[in-house]
Amino acid sequence: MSSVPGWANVDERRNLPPALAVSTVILGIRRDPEGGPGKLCLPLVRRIRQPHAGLWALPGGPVGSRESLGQAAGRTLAETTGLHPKYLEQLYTFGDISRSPTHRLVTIAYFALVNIDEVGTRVPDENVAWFGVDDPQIAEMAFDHRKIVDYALWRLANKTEYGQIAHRLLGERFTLAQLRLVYEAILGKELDPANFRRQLKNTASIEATDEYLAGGKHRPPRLYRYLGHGPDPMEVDTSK
Amino acid sequence: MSSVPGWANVDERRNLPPALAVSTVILGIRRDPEGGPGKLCLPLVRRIRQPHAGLWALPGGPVGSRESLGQAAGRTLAETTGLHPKYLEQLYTFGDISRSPTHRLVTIAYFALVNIDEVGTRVPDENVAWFGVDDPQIAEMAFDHRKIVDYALWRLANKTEYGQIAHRLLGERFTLAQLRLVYEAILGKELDPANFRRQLKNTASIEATDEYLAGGKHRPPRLYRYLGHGPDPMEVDTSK
DNA sequence: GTTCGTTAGAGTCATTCTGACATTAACTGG
DNA sequence: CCAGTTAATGTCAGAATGACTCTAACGAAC
Repeated sequence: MSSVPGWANVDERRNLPPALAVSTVILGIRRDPEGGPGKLCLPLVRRIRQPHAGLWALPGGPVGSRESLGQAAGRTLAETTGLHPKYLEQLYTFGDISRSPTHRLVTIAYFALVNIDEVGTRVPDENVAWFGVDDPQIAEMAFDHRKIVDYALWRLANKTEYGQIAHRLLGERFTLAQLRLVYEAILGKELDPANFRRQLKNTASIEATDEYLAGGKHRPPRLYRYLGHGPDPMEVDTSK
Repeated sequence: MSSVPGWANVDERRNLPPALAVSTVILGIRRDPEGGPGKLCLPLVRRIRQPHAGLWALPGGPVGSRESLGQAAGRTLAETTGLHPKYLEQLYTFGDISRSPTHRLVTIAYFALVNIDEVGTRVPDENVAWFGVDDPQIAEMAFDHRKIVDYALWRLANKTEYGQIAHRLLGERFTLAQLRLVYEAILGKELDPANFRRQLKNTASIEATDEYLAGGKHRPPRLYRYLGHGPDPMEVDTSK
């Protein structure tokens, strides 16, 4: 059996620490030109080396010894995809013994949201590509990454306060229709515009601005912005 | 210089990979003899070695090379406290550089619930003890364990489906009054017994049995039991 | 300009959910 | 049998919800 170089004699009977890596599920919403519900999609990188060469995998890499886990996630993400998401949250740590065929690998998975304007933008090279989450091409992925993606989608759908994360998928200012499309993409169903508006007014987590979105063909919608108020205390600070 | 295959040139200045450990926050409810709201409490172990010798810490230990992360959490928990919780869920992975003064330490924190009958029971030795979560003795803890405990409490309070976890704090069968006390301990406020009953009937996650709790001084309450239905897909299976 | 189609945004109403409280049922101990 | 206590059900006003209608503001067509 082959031991992993760099990890002196990884004999499974000796208690050597496993390799530690981060991987990130970065979700964005691809707008539907016909104004439909919009699709959740994410960027993936094609594996060059074994194991699982040729399969698509989540962007990520090893954790450096002088960076925190969140920093490692942000760094590897930028290196492989060029993206700098505004939202980064730890998702789950995967450490089953057989998740990599060659060595013991523990992966801290992160969950990121990318602004809707950055979705599907040019990618560094042909080994990076955006996929819809239900694209049959990624029904199978490298390692257990398909399981990681499915869990990220489950977590997103089960978030109690979508308000905290919805504005990370939009820009600083947004219209209520745009915000409703985000909710619809996450929940997978259509919402009544009037009732949606009323509910947001009651929660008061949103504030109307004096500006309006110009350039449309019809009545210009008012722009709103979020009032931040403390969500998950373990959310990663990406503002540094 | 050797590199891990598939991990091009990972030279972190020859630093060893981080030590990998698990720690578990085990919460239970201590009944109030006067029938009050009940307190959340947890077992801690006193550290013998440096660093932080003498301070109280979460039960845990290093991850073995032939066990999954969840297995490591269950094993170290049993070894140090003798407890075998029915619920074990991964909480968060802590990996800041300076969380241990002596070496780089990455800890996967788990979150467990223990049956109410096991709370405060005899402990293996004097280096294990139960504390209320707001006991001033544990305002300070070893490493960043106080932060981990606070995060576990935050997660518990923000759980959407308490039903999924409440019956882990009780036995197989329970009365509605007992269940209500669990909710009150988690939420930190009193609930109206009548309205509480009504809401549970609507969600239909609970089923009435034909049995009644005997031995009380007053009218015997009916016993109920949970109907399991899929919660967090990453919950650890502790049934094996 | 006027009209029309489209979207933004406010209002209506019946239904359901919620919190607070009253009422009845079942048991024990004196 | 009665008093005291807890279990369980019932009632009712106010709030939230879902489905729907109505008005306002714009560009485009005429």
